Amino acid sequence: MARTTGSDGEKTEAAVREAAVSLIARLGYEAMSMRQLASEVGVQAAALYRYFPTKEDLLFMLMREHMEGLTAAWTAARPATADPAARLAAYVRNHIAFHIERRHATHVSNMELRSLSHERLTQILRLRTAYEKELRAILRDGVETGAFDIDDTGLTAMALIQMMTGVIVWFRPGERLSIAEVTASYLSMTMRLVGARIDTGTYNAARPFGRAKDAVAL
Amino acid sequence: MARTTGSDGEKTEAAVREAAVSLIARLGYEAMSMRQLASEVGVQAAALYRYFPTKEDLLFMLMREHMEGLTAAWTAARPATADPAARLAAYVRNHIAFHIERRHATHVSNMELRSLSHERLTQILRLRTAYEKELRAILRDGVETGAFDIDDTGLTAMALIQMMTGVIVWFRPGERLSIAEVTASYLSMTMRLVGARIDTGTYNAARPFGRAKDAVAL
DNA sequence: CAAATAATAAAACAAACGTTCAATTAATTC
DNA sequence: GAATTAATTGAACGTTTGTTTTATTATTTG
Repeated sequence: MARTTGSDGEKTEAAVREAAVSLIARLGYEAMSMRQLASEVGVQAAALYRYFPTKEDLLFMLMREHMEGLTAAWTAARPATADPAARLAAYVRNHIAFHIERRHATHVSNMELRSLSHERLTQILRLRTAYEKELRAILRDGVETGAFDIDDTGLTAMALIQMMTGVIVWFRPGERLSIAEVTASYLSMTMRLVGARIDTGTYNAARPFGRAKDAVAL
Repeated sequence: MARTTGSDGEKTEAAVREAAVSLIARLGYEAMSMRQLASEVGVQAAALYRYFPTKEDLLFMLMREHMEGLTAAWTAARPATADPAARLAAYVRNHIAFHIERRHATHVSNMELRSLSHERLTQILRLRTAYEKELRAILRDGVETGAFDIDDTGLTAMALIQMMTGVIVWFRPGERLSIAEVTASYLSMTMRLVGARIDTGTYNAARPFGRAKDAVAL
Protein backbone atom coordinates (compact mmCIF):
# COMPACT_ATOMS: atom_id res chain seq x y z
CA MET A 1 0.00 0.00 0.00
CA ALA A 2 0.96 3.61 -0.38
CA ARG A 3 -1.30 6.64 -0.33
CA THR A 4 -4.51 5.70 1.38
CA THR A 5 -8.00 6.71 0.29
CA GLY A 6 -9.21 9.89 1.93
CA SER A 7 -5.74 10.88 3.15
CA ASP A 8 -5.26 14.61 3.61
CA GLY A 9 -2.04 16.32 4.61
CA GLU A 10 -3.60 19.05 6.71
CA LYS A 11 -5.73 16.66 8.69
CA THR A 12 -2.84 14.29 9.26
CA GLU A 13 -0.57 17.09 10.44
CA ALA A 14 -3.20 18.34 12.88
CA ALA A 15 -3.77 14.82 14.14
CA VAL A 16 -0.04 14.33 14.66
CA ARG A 17 0.23 17.56 16.65
CA GLU A 18 -2.68 16.65 18.85
CA ALA A 19 -1.52 13.10 19.46
CA ALA A 20 2.02 14.28 20.15
CA VAL A 21 0.96 16.73 22.85
CA SER A 22 -1.10 14.08 24.54
CA LEU A 23 1.53 11.35 24.26
CA ILE A 24 4.45 13.49 25.36
CA ALA A 25 2.44 14.79 28.31
CA ARG A 26 1.63 11.23 29.35
CA LEU A 27 4.88 9.39 28.63
CA GLY A 28 7.48 12.11 28.29
CA TYR A 29 9.27 13.18 25.13
CA GLU A 30 12.09 10.66 25.37
CA ALA A 31 9.79 7.81 26.22
CA MET A 32 7.48 8.43 23.27
CA SER A 33 8.67 6.72 20.11
CA MET A 34 7.90 7.93 16.63
CA ARG A 35 6.31 4.57 15.88
CA GLN A 36 4.04 4.97 18.89
CA LEU A 37 3.02 8.43 17.77
CA ALA A 38 2.40 7.23 14.22
CA SER A 39 0.31 4.35 15.41
CA GLU A 40 -1.82 6.73 17.51
CA VAL A 41 -2.55 8.70 14.35
CA GLY A 42 -3.13 5.53 12.32
CA VAL A 43 -0.17 5.92 10.03
CA GLN A 44 3.35 4.57 9.56
CA ALA A 45 6.30 6.25 11.24
CA ALA A 46 7.83 7.33 7.96
CA ALA A 47 4.76 9.42 7.18
CA LEU A 48 5.51 11.71 10.12
CA TYR A 49 8.63 12.95 8.38
CA ARG A 50 6.57 14.60 5.70
CA TYR A 51 5.43 17.09 8.33
CA PHE A 52 8.28 17.35 10.82
CA PRO A 53 11.97 17.10 9.87
CA THR A 54 12.98 15.48 13.16
CA LYS A 55 11.49 14.47 16.49
CA GLU A 56 13.05 17.47 18.17
CA ASP A 57 11.58 19.80 15.55
CA LEU A 58 8.18 18.47 16.44
CA LEU A 59 8.74 19.13 20.13
CA PHE A 60 10.07 22.60 19.47
CA MET A 61 7.13 23.58 17.26
CA LEU A 62 4.66 22.43 19.89
CA MET A 63 6.42 24.41 22.59
CA ARG A 64 6.84 27.55 20.53
CA GLU A 65 3.21 27.58 19.51
CA HIS A 66 2.15 27.09 23.09
CA MET A 67 4.24 29.99 24.34
CA GLU A 68 3.15 32.21 21.48
CA GLY A 69 -0.44 31.30 22.23
CA LEU A 70 0.02 32.29 25.84
CA THR A 71 1.47 35.65 24.89
CA ALA A 72 -1.27 36.21 22.34
CA ALA A 73 -3.96 35.36 24.87
CA TRP A 74 -2.54 37.89 27.31
CA THR A 75 -2.24 40.55 24.64
CA ALA A 76 -5.91 40.07 23.86
CA ALA A 77 -6.99 39.98 27.51
CA ARG A 78 -4.80 42.80 28.80
CA PRO A 79 -7.04 45.61 30.05
CA ALA A 80 -6.59 49.23 29.07
CA THR A 81 -6.75 50.51 32.65
CA ALA A 82 -3.65 51.57 34.57
CA ASP A 83 -5.04 50.24 37.84
CA PRO A 84 -2.60 47.58 39.10
CA ALA A 85 -5.20 45.51 40.91
CA ALA A 86 -7.40 45.31 37.83
CA ARG A 87 -4.43 44.39 35.67
CA LEU A 88 -3.25 41.77 38.13
CA ALA A 89 -6.72 40.27 38.25
CA ALA A 90 -6.80 40.08 34.46
CA TYR A 91 -3.37 38.42 34.44
CA VAL A 92 -4.44 35.80 36.95
CA ARG A 93 -7.68 35.08 35.13
CA ASN A 94 -5.98 34.76 31.78
CA HIS A 95 -3.17 32.60 33.15
CA ILE A 96 -5.46 30.16 34.91
CA ALA A 97 -7.96 29.91 32.07
CA PHE A 98 -5.22 29.35 29.50
CA HIS A 99 -3.44 26.69 31.50
CA ILE A 100 -6.51 24.77 32.54
CA GLU A 101 -7.62 24.70 28.90
CA ARG A 102 -4.26 23.38 27.76
CA ARG A 103 -3.07 21.15 30.54
CA HIS A 104 -1.21 18.75 28.29
CA ALA A 105 0.58 21.41 26.28
CA THR A 106 1.59 23.20 29.48
CA HIS A 107 2.98 19.97 30.85
CA VAL A 108 5.05 19.54 27.71
CA SER A 109 6.33 23.11 27.71
CA ASN A 110 7.30 22.94 31.36
CA MET A 111 8.76 19.44 31.58
CA GLU A 112 10.54 18.83 28.32
CA LEU A 113 12.76 21.89 28.08
CA ARG A 114 15.86 19.77 28.64
CA SER A 115 15.27 17.89 25.42
CA LEU A 116 15.78 21.03 23.34
CA SER A 117 19.09 22.09 21.85
CA HIS A 118 20.75 25.02 23.55
CA GLU A 119 19.69 27.46 20.86
CA ARG A 120 16.08 26.41 20.91
CA LEU A 121 15.93 26.30 24.67
CA THR A 122 17.06 29.92 24.71
CA GLN A 123 14.33 30.80 22.24
CA ILE A 124 11.58 29.27 24.37
CA LEU A 125 12.94 30.78 27.56
CA ARG A 126 12.96 34.18 25.91
CA LEU A 127 9.25 33.90 25.25
CA ARG A 128 8.64 32.74 28.78
CA THR A 129 10.67 35.54 30.33
CA ALA A 130 8.83 38.15 28.27
CA TYR A 131 5.53 36.83 29.55
CA GLU A 132 6.71 36.81 33.16
CA LYS A 133 8.06 40.32 32.76
CA GLU A 134 4.50 41.54 32.28
CA LEU A 135 3.61 40.29 35.74
CA ARG A 136 6.67 41.89 37.31
CA ALA A 137 5.72 45.21 35.72
CA ILE A 138 2.23 45.02 37.19
CA LEU A 139 3.59 44.23 40.63
CA ARG A 140 6.12 47.07 40.41
CA ASP A 141 3.45 49.55 39.39
CA GLY A 142 1.30 48.36 42.26
CA VAL A 143 4.11 48.93 44.74
CA GLU A 144 4.78 52.39 43.36
CA THR A 145 1.16 53.50 43.53
CA GLY A 146 0.79 51.97 46.96
CA ALA A 147 -1.81 49.48 45.77
CA PHE A 148 0.37 46.49 46.75
CA ASP A 149 2.69 45.74 49.63
CA ILE A 150 5.45 43.46 48.36
CA ASP A 151 8.88 42.42 49.66
CA ASP A 152 10.54 41.62 46.36
CA THR A 153 8.69 41.86 43.07
CA GLY A 154 10.92 39.35 41.31
CA LEU A 155 10.48 36.71 43.98
CA THR A 156 6.76 37.40 44.29
CA ALA A 157 6.24 37.11 40.54
CA MET A 158 7.92 33.71 40.47
CA ALA A 159 5.98 32.51 43.50
CA LEU A 160 2.70 33.60 41.92
CA ILE A 161 3.47 31.96 38.60
CA GLN A 162 4.48 28.68 40.23
CA MET A 163 1.34 28.75 42.34
CA MET A 164 -0.94 29.50 39.39
CA THR A 165 0.63 27.12 36.89
CA GLY A 166 0.59 24.42 39.55
CA VAL A 167 -3.16 24.28 39.20
CA ILE A 168 -2.75 21.83 36.33
CA VAL A 169 -1.02 19.35 38.63
CA TRP A 170 -3.98 18.71 40.90
CA PHE A 171 -7.03 20.24 39.26
CA ARG A 172 -9.31 18.08 37.11
CA PRO A 173 -12.37 19.71 35.53
CA GLY A 174 -15.62 18.09 36.51
CA GLU A 175 -14.51 17.03 39.96
CA ARG A 176 -15.21 18.73 43.28
CA LEU A 177 -14.49 22.32 42.20
CA SER A 178 -15.59 24.19 39.11
CA ILE A 179 -13.22 26.27 37.02
CA ALA A 180 -15.00 29.42 38.21
CA GLU A 181 -14.52 28.45 41.85
CA VAL A 182 -10.86 27.67 41.36
CA THR A 183 -10.27 30.92 39.51
CA ALA A 184 -12.02 32.94 42.21
CA SER A 185 -9.95 31.27 44.91
CA TYR A 186 -6.67 31.88 43.13
CA LEU A 187 -7.69 35.46 42.55
CA SER A 188 -8.44 35.96 46.20
CA MET A 189 -5.19 34.27 47.29
CA THR A 190 -3.21 36.38 44.85
CA MET A 191 -4.68 39.65 46.08
CA ARG A 192 -3.95 38.77 49.66
CA LEU A 193 -0.47 37.60 48.81
CA VAL A 194 0.47 40.91 47.22
CA GLY A 195 -1.11 42.81 50.10
CA ALA A 196 -3.66 44.52 47.87
CA ARG A 197 -5.62 47.25 49.62
CA ILE A 198 -9.29 46.35 49.28
CA ASP A 199 -10.50 49.75 48.15
CA THR A 200 -7.82 49.88 45.47
CA GLY A 201 -9.14 46.85 43.69
CA THR A 202 -11.73 47.35 41.02
CA TYR A 203 -10.89 43.87 39.77
CA ASN A 204 -14.18 42.61 41.12
CA ALA A 205 -16.26 45.53 42.20
CA ALA A 206 -19.17 43.58 43.58
CA ARG A 207 -17.30 41.21 45.88
CA PRO A 208 -13.59 42.10 45.97
CA PHE A 209 -12.56 39.36 48.38
CA GLY A 210 -15.54 37.09 47.95
CA ARG A 211 -15.19 33.45 48.84
CA ALA A 212 -14.92 30.85 46.14
CA LYS A 213 -18.13 29.23 47.29
CA ASP A 214 -19.99 32.12 45.74
CA ALA A 215 -18.01 32.06 42.55
CA VAL A 216 -20.48 29.95 40.63
CA ALA A 217 -22.75 32.96 40.53
CA LEU A 218 -20.16 35.09 38.75
CA MET B 1 40.85 -6.27 33.88
CA ALA B 2 38.39 -7.23 36.54
CA ARG B 3 38.24 -6.03 40.13
CA THR B 4 40.15 -2.77 40.38
CA THR B 5 42.52 -1.82 43.17
CA GLY B 6 40.88 0.16 45.93
CA SER B 7 37.36 -0.73 44.80
CA ASP B 8 34.78 -0.64 47.56
CA GLY B 9 31.15 -1.62 47.21
CA GLU B 10 29.77 0.92 49.62
CA LYS B 11 31.60 3.80 48.06
CA THR B 12 30.63 2.75 44.56
CA GLU B 13 26.98 2.44 45.50
CA ALA B 14 26.97 5.90 47.08
CA ALA B 15 28.70 7.36 44.04
CA VAL B 16 26.13 5.77 41.75
CA ARG B 17 23.26 7.21 43.77
CA GLU B 18 24.74 10.68 43.74
CA ALA B 19 25.59 10.63 40.05
CA ALA B 20 22.16 9.23 39.20
CA VAL B 21 20.29 12.02 40.99
CA SER B 22 22.38 14.63 39.26
CA LEU B 23 22.18 13.04 35.82
CA ILE B 24 18.46 12.29 35.94
CA ALA B 25 17.76 15.84 37.12
CA ARG B 26 19.77 17.22 34.23
CA LEU B 27 18.87 14.88 31.37
CA GLY B 28 15.74 13.13 32.52
CA TYR B 29 15.37 9.48 33.46
CA GLU B 30 14.66 8.19 29.97
CA ALA B 31 17.43 10.24 28.42
CA MET B 32 20.07 9.01 30.86
CA SER B 33 21.66 5.75 29.74
CA MET B 34 23.17 3.22 32.10
CA ARG B 35 26.46 3.55 30.24
CA GLN B 36 26.41 7.30 30.79
CA LEU B 37 25.75 6.84 34.48
CA ALA B 38 28.50 4.24 34.77
CA SER B 39 30.97 6.45 32.98
CA GLU B 40 30.17 9.30 35.39
CA VAL B 41 31.08 7.01 38.27
CA GLY B 42 34.15 5.70 36.46
CA VAL B 43 32.95 2.14 36.06
CA GLN B 44 31.49 -0.14 33.39
CA ALA B 45 27.73 -0.38 32.93
CA ALA B 46 27.61 -4.00 34.06
CA ALA B 47 28.97 -3.02 37.47
CA LEU B 48 25.81 -1.02 38.20
CA TYR B 49 23.79 -4.21 38.26
CA ARG B 50 25.58 -5.37 41.38
CA TYR B 51 23.77 -2.59 43.27
CA PHE B 52 20.49 -2.07 41.45
CA PRO B 53 18.53 -4.89 39.77
CA THR B 54 17.17 -2.62 37.03
CA LYS B 55 17.21 1.00 35.97
CA GLU B 56 13.70 1.48 37.27
CA ASP B 57 14.66 0.02 40.64
CA LEU B 58 17.34 2.66 40.88
CA LEU B 59 14.85 5.44 40.13
CA PHE B 60 12.35 4.08 42.60
CA MET B 61 14.91 3.81 45.40
CA LEU B 62 16.00 7.40 44.87
CA MET B 63 12.44 8.64 44.95
CA ARG B 64 11.40 6.62 47.96
CA GLU B 65 14.38 7.76 49.98
CA HIS B 66 13.68 11.35 49.03
CA MET B 67 10.08 11.18 50.13
CA GLU B 68 10.94 9.34 53.34
CA GLY B 69 13.59 11.97 54.03
CA LEU B 70 11.03 14.71 53.62
CA THR B 71 8.63 13.04 56.02
CA ALA B 72 11.41 12.40 58.51
CA ALA B 73 12.55 16.02 58.34
CA TRP B 74 9.04 17.21 59.10
CA THR B 75 8.62 14.76 61.94
CA ALA B 76 11.79 16.13 63.49
CA ALA B 77 10.88 19.77 62.87
CA ARG B 78 7.21 19.60 63.81
CA PRO B 79 6.61 21.78 66.86
CA ALA B 80 4.76 20.64 69.97
CA THR B 81 2.49 23.69 70.08
CA ALA B 82 -1.12 23.58 68.96
CA ASP B 83 -0.97 27.11 67.57
CA PRO B 84 -1.80 26.87 63.85
CA ALA B 85 0.31 29.87 62.83
CA ALA B 86 3.39 28.51 64.56
CA ARG B 87 2.85 25.08 63.04
CA LEU B 88 2.31 26.55 59.58
CA ALA B 89 5.49 28.61 59.93
CA ALA B 90 7.43 25.50 60.89
CA TYR B 91 5.97 23.63 57.91
CA VAL B 92 6.97 26.36 55.49
CA ARG B 93 10.48 26.65 56.94
CA ASN B 94 11.04 22.92 56.82
CA HIS B 95 9.64 22.57 53.31
CA ILE B 96 11.74 25.34 51.84
CA ALA B 97 14.94 24.36 53.62
CA PHE B 98 14.56 20.72 52.59
CA HIS B 99 13.84 21.48 48.96
CA ILE B 100 16.53 24.08 48.51
CA GLU B 101 19.06 21.65 49.96
CA ARG B 102 17.98 18.88 47.61
CA ARG B 103 17.07 20.59 44.40
CA HIS B 104 18.16 17.74 42.17
CA ALA B 105 16.41 15.02 44.13
CA THR B 106 13.23 17.10 44.24
CA HIS B 107 13.37 17.54 40.49
CA VAL B 108 13.64 13.79 40.08
CA SER B 109 10.80 13.02 42.48
CA ASN B 110 8.50 15.54 40.82
CA MET B 111 9.30 15.01 37.14
CA GLU B 112 9.93 11.30 36.72
CA LEU B 113 6.83 9.83 38.31
CA ARG B 114 5.57 8.65 34.95
CA SER B 115 8.51 6.31 34.56
CA LEU B 116 7.42 4.23 37.54
CA SER B 117 5.25 1.14 37.30
CA HIS B 118 1.70 1.60 38.49
CA GLU B 119 2.37 -0.13 41.78
CA ARG B 120 5.42 1.91 42.59
CA LEU B 121 3.81 5.14 41.49
CA THR B 122 1.05 4.46 43.98
CA GLN B 123 3.62 3.87 46.70
CA ILE B 124 5.36 7.20 46.10
CA LEU B 125 2.09 9.09 45.82
CA ARG B 126 0.99 7.62 49.13
CA LEU B 127 4.03 9.12 50.83
CA ARG B 128 3.44 12.43 49.13
CA THR B 129 -0.22 12.55 50.07
CA ALA B 130 0.58 11.78 53.69
CA TYR B 131 2.99 14.69 53.79
CA GLU B 132 0.50 17.07 52.19
CA LYS B 133 -2.18 15.90 54.59
CA GLU B 134 -0.16 17.43 57.42
CA LEU B 135 -0.48 20.83 55.81
CA ARG B 136 -4.19 20.43 55.26
CA ALA B 137 -4.63 19.55 58.92
CA ILE B 138 -2.80 22.70 59.99
CA LEU B 139 -4.94 24.84 57.71
CA ARG B 140 -8.13 23.20 58.93
CA ASP B 141 -7.18 23.76 62.56
CA GLY B 142 -6.38 27.37 61.77
CA VAL B 143 -9.79 27.88 60.22
CA GLU B 144 -11.53 26.27 63.20
CA THR B 145 -9.71 28.39 65.76
CA GLY B 146 -10.22 31.49 63.67
CA ALA B 147 -6.51 31.98 63.14
CA PHE B 148 -6.83 31.66 59.36
CA ASP B 149 -9.37 32.81 56.81
CA ILE B 150 -9.43 30.28 53.98
CA ASP B 151 -11.83 29.50 51.13
CA ASP B 152 -10.99 25.87 50.63
CA THR B 153 -8.30 24.12 52.65
CA GLY B 154 -7.62 21.49 50.00
CA LEU B 155 -7.13 24.02 47.24
CA THR B 156 -5.10 26.31 49.47
CA ALA B 157 -2.81 23.48 50.56
CA MET B 158 -2.07 22.57 46.94
CA ALA B 159 -1.50 26.19 45.99
CA LEU B 160 0.92 26.64 48.88
CA ILE B 161 2.85 23.49 48.10
CA GLN B 162 3.17 24.37 44.43
CA MET B 163 4.32 27.85 45.35
CA MET B 164 6.88 26.62 47.88
CA THR B 165 8.26 23.74 45.87
CA GLY B 166 8.53 26.05 42.89
CA VAL B 167 11.37 27.80 44.64
CA ILE B 168 13.77 25.24 43.19
CA VAL B 169 12.86 26.28 39.67
CA TRP B 170 14.17 29.82 39.89
CA PHE B 171 16.22 30.11 43.06
CA ARG B 172 20.00 29.61 42.94
CA PRO B 173 21.94 29.93 46.20
CA GLY B 174 24.62 32.57 46.08
CA GLU B 175 22.81 34.85 43.68
CA ARG B 176 20.82 37.98 44.48
CA LEU B 177 18.86 36.61 47.44
CA SER B 178 20.04 34.59 50.43
CA ILE B 179 18.23 31.50 51.66
CA ALA B 180 17.19 33.39 54.78
CA GLU B 181 15.68 36.18 52.71
CA VAL B 182 13.81 33.77 50.47
CA THR B 183 12.49 31.83 53.44
CA ALA B 184 11.31 35.00 55.17
CA SER B 185 9.54 36.16 52.02
CA TYR B 186 7.77 32.85 51.50
CA LEU B 187 6.77 32.84 55.14
CA SER B 188 5.29 36.29 54.85
CA MET B 189 3.48 35.46 51.61
CA THR B 190 2.10 32.27 53.15
CA MET B 191 0.74 34.04 56.20
CA ARG B 192 -0.98 36.63 54.09
CA LEU B 193 -2.30 33.99 51.74
CA VAL B 194 -4.07 32.11 54.52
CA GLY B 195 -5.36 35.36 56.01
CA ALA B 196 -3.50 34.85 59.29
CA ARG B 197 -4.49 37.34 61.98
CA ILE B 198 -1.35 39.13 63.04
CA ASP B 199 -1.84 38.70 66.78
CA THR B 200 -2.50 34.99 66.36
CA GLY B 201 0.91 34.29 65.00
CA THR B 202 3.69 33.55 67.40
CA TYR B 203 5.62 32.11 64.46
CA ASN B 204 7.92 35.08 64.54
CA ALA B 205 7.12 37.16 67.58
CA ALA B 206 9.58 39.96 66.96
CA ARG B 207 8.59 40.87 63.43
CA PRO B 208 5.50 38.92 62.39
CA PHE B 209 5.16 40.39 58.94
CA GLY B 210 8.63 41.77 58.59
CA ARG B 211 10.03 42.35 55.15
CA ALA B 212 12.58 39.94 53.72
CA LYS B 213 15.15 42.70 53.51
CA ASP B 214 15.55 42.40 57.25
CA ALA B 215 15.70 38.65 57.20
CA VAL B 216 19.48 38.44 57.17
CA ALA B 217 19.41 39.62 60.74
CA LEU B 218 17.24 36.71 61.84
C1' DC C 1 -8.31 10.74 -19.66
C1' DA C 2 -3.48 11.61 -19.18
C1' DA C 3 0.13 13.91 -16.51
C1' DA C 4 1.59 15.69 -12.39
C1' DT C 5 1.60 15.90 -7.64
C1' DA C 6 0.50 14.65 -2.82
C1' DA C 7 0.41 11.19 0.71
C1' DT C 8 1.57 7.21 2.28
C1' DA C 9 3.60 2.18 3.05
C1' DA C 10 7.28 -1.01 3.45
C1' DA C 11 11.77 -2.16 4.12
C1' DA C 12 16.11 -1.18 5.60
C1' DC C 13 20.02 1.41 8.22
C1' DA C 14 23.39 1.94 11.74
C1' DA C 15 23.43 3.24 16.43
C1' DA C 16 22.11 2.90 21.04
C1' DC C 17 19.49 0.72 24.52
C1' DG C 18 18.98 -2.25 29.09
C1' DT C 19 20.65 -6.33 30.59
C1' DT C 20 23.23 -10.93 31.14
C1' DC C 21 27.17 -13.91 31.46
C1' DA C 22 31.62 -15.68 31.99
C1' DA C 23 36.14 -14.54 33.11
C1' DT C 24 39.39 -12.11 36.05
C1' DT C 25 41.48 -9.78 39.66
C1' DA C 26 41.58 -7.53 44.48
C1' DA C 27 40.66 -8.02 49.15
C1' DT C 28 39.52 -10.79 53.04
C1' DT C 29 39.31 -14.91 55.87
C1' DC C 30 41.09 -19.04 57.94
C1' DG D 1 49.76 -18.63 52.03
C1' DA D 2 45.75 -21.04 50.34
C1' DA D 3 40.75 -20.64 49.93
C1' DT D 4 37.03 -17.75 49.69
C1' DT D 5 34.51 -13.83 48.74
C1' DA D 6 33.79 -9.14 46.69
C1' DA D 7 34.08 -6.11 42.82
C1' DT D 8 34.59 -5.35 38.32
C1' DT D 9 35.57 -5.92 33.20
C1' DG D 10 34.64 -7.00 28.42
C1' DA D 11 31.96 -9.04 25.24
C1' DA D 12 27.72 -10.25 23.72
C1' DC D 13 22.37 -10.58 23.40
C1' DG D 14 18.13 -9.32 21.30
C1' DT D 15 15.31 -4.98 20.97
C1' DT D 16 14.24 -0.67 19.91
C1' DT D 17 15.44 3.75 18.38
C1' DG D 18 15.20 7.91 14.87
C1' DT D 19 15.61 8.36 10.25
C1' DT D 20 16.17 7.53 5.00
C1' DT D 21 15.07 5.53 0.66
C1' DT D 22 12.28 3.63 -2.74
C1' DA D 23 8.11 2.18 -4.52
C1' DT D 24 3.18 2.68 -4.85
C1' DT D 25 -1.27 4.51 -4.87
C1' DA D 26 -4.82 8.40 -4.40
C1' DT D 27 -5.93 12.80 -5.76
C1' DT D 28 -5.71 16.92 -8.42
C1' DT D 29 -4.68 19.46 -12.51
C1' DG D 30 -4.76 20.51 -17.45
